[in-house]
Amino acid sequence: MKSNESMNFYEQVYEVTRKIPVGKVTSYGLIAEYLGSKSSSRLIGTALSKCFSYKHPVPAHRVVNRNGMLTGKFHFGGNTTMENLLKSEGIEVKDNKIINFEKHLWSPFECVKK
DNA sequence: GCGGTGACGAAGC
DNA sequence: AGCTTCGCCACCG
Repeated sequence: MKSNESMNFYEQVYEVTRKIPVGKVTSYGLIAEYLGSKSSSRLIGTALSKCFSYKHPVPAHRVVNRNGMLTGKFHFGGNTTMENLLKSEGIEVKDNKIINFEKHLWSPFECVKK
């Protein structure tokens, strides 16, 4: 069987990101670890910065850094677009940070866990 | 083919 | 306790 040769590292990031349930968030490092490159957390951010090149929309607003901070909000137009999206999903955001971050935190491993 | 880039993370100061 | 530096590695020109 031919495997999807289009599955680049970036697309793997996009797929995992699209699996994030509504109202949940995750961190770059978590996705990196899920992909087997814990040290490559930067690649996740770099990949998501180009997520608009992907064929499917990617809920990149559900991905924040380890501190729960909306570091990539400037990539959503420089406005509070990312913040509004999270609030629309029931996630409280204050000062570019997610309140109760750990409560909304979701791990990609839960996707394969039963 | 190589250097620069980057939405991170951890260590150092 | 906050800012700076380093490492990490796939993608782009």
